[in-house]
Amino acid sequence: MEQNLSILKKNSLSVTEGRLKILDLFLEQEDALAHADIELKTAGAFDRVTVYRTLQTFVDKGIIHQIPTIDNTVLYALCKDNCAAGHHHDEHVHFVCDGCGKTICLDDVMVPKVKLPKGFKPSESAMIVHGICNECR
Amino acid sequence: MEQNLSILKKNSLSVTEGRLKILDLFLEQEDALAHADIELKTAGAFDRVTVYRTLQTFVDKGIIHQIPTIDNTVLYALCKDNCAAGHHHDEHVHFVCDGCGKTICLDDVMVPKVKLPKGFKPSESAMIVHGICNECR
DNA sequence: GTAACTGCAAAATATTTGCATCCTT
DNA sequence: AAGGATGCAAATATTTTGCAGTTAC
Repeated sequence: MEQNLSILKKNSLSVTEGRLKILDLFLEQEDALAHADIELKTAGAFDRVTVYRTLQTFVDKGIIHQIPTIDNTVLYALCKDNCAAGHHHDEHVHFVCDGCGKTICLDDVMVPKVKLPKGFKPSESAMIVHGICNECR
Repeated sequence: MEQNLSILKKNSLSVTEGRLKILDLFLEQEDALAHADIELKTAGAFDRVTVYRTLQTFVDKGIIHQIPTIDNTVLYALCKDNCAAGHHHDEHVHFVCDGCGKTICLDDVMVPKVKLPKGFKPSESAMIVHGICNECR
């Protein structure tokens, strides 16, 4: 079974053209996507509102996660195996390349634990590293 | 000399009521502020546009820095001593409290270095920790 | 006096909601 | 057939820009 199809089934979502296509974009791409990227790559095949709703649905189901950014954009990337609905485990480092502008999930680089001041209880952490990626050197 | 005034002078910015007031908000507050917070706390004393422009000016001068967030909001906090125009050194951890919603700069907690995959050259890093802060326990 | 800052209006952009229609199961 | 997903229109929210008037130096 195709991977996009199987992801939808597994999450008991209706299989629609838009969802399959948007999932494909994430699957065939190693870096994160913004809403605008998706509109661009689907070239108006789907309504802007549908894209918003599809992304929200995927986040709710734990299929994709949002990546913290310093500007006011929202970036999304595929969750790996250990995410589930309502329970993200997005504890890998995100790398933003100042060359090509891509945001890449470094799935193998975990966010290190830090020692917090007295009284602070951590639950989840995120880390973003800026720099130059392996393709832009 | 008052602290807000001295910061403006040091950065060769004109001293205006709006800038003094907005700087005060940052100075008297340990947590980060969003544009909306500032509008709220100044209660319409200044035009919305002025707030946008003031914040942008402060970021450009290295007086405040933007904090990465997972949603599409932009948060600002005061830079400490080692920031300068066009050259932020915002390498401390930010803590977002799931209780009160505040974002707090943990100025004493540095972002740890991580080992990146071959070919990736880091420049700057940011880290966000979610959890419960010392006041919300 | 001059350059910089502000407020207002308006444009541009981004996001959300309601509802009727269509598609998936 | 029923529930869910989509498209369209419109409401709402956010951010940017131009310009004329005002203020700081």
